[in-house]
Amino acid sequence: MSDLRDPRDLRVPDATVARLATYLRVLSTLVDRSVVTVSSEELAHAAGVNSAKLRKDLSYLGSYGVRGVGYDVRTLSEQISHALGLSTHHEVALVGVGNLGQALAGYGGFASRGFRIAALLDADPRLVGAVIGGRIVHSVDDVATVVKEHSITIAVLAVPAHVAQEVCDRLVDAGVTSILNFAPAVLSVPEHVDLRKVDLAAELQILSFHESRKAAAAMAKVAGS
Amino acid sequence: MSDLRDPRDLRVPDATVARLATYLRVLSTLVDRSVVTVSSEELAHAAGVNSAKLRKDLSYLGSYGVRGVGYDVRTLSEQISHALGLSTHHEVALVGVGNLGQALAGYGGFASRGFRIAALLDADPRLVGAVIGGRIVHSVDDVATVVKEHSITIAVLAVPAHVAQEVCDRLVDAGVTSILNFAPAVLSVPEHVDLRKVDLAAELQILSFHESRKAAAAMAKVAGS
DNA sequence: TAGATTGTTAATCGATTAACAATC
DNA sequence: TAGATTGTTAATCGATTAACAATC
Repeated sequence: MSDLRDPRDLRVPDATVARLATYLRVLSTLVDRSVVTVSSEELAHAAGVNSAKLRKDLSYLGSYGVRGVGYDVRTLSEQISHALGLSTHHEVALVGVGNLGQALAGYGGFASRGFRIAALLDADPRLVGAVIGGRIVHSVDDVATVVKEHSITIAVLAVPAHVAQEVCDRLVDAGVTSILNFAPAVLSVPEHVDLRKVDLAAELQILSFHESRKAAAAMAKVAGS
Repeated sequence: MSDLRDPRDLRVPDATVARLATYLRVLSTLVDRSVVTVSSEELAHAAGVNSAKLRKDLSYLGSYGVRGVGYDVRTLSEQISHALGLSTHHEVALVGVGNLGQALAGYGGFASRGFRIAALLDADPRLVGAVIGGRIVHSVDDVATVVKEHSITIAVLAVPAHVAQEVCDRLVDAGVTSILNFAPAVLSVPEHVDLRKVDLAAELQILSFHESRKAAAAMAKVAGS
């Protein structure tokens, strides 16, 4: 009995977890197209990765493929969904309903992929009480109550950088254990809290880096190396 | 002469490039606070990384620190800025001015960190001609003209997933060489084009994965291992 | 000179990938 | 059985980090 390990015991590499989300998205399109079976080669191609990597990624979840045949689209979809914890419900709060926050509040891609924004919060008294996308905006002062009432575990942070750490602290105090940070600020959280960040300007700066490399390469070519 | 290598010749690891953007952001706050000198230990702490990693990252750009003293904030700022190609101007087009696109068009974080959205494009005839944030919305049919006129090299893609590849192809044909994709779709581009993606729902799914791990761990603890 | 801190080395760690035995 | 494709091994590659010689 003790060597029949629960897949949850196995450590799944971070890089793999990130790709599982992509595989799941691709599998959803296959389900929609009523595709029954898919090979690692096909799925990998559709996900933009190497097939060995895909098989290795899937092997962390267990053996759900059939040699000589491939993977059952629906089964694999369910397994990945389960591995990502999407079979249990996670309540999400969105903090900061400014420019970016409002767009995130209305973003259809969250709902279609398993997330519902249960609550909106903001510090601006002019926004508190307003209704956005059918949900009322609560005051950040009530964060403890709101988090408890909606059993919120995940928060999306879209507040100005200079208040991000303070708001983050309040969320953690209220019991939030995962934070997705859009504020361009480095946040520190206790060990039991997971933190991810999306830095929009940094993404453009990374592209800018490669742009100038390409420009330099083009220069060198013209100059005749 | 030939062994005085241009820093551009040295390959900078991808992971380093991504962090350079963070260092630059932290350095900007130090400039604002009139801090003159910073040690790798201090800067690393502020950026949320290990100091050895920071020094190794900076070493790819050259030697701009002074042993026993640290780094001159302004000089280092300029060097990183230069390395990221921010001293040359990159024109950005935003394609898809729906929910998310409008938020990105109005996002202050781009301008403050060196990027100007030079043009907006959309396929919806009801939006074409509209003025958003002082910029007129062009038709995607005019992408070739718009890209040429504004010398655009970078495009931000915020269109629905099912048209993302098509729009991407048109951008590439028009001469765009870097694309930041917000559409939940796997895109393929020619080798000379750089592609980065931001998958908002995937970010939540990754957090969900860790949430369910934490829940399972808490369960195991209660059950008494 | 003594103290501090960089830049670099080398060891370690984690992720990728080709190759192929297992097996449907 | 023959053909196809998985799951896994082992080699390789790239990134991280501790440690310290170089040097301000």
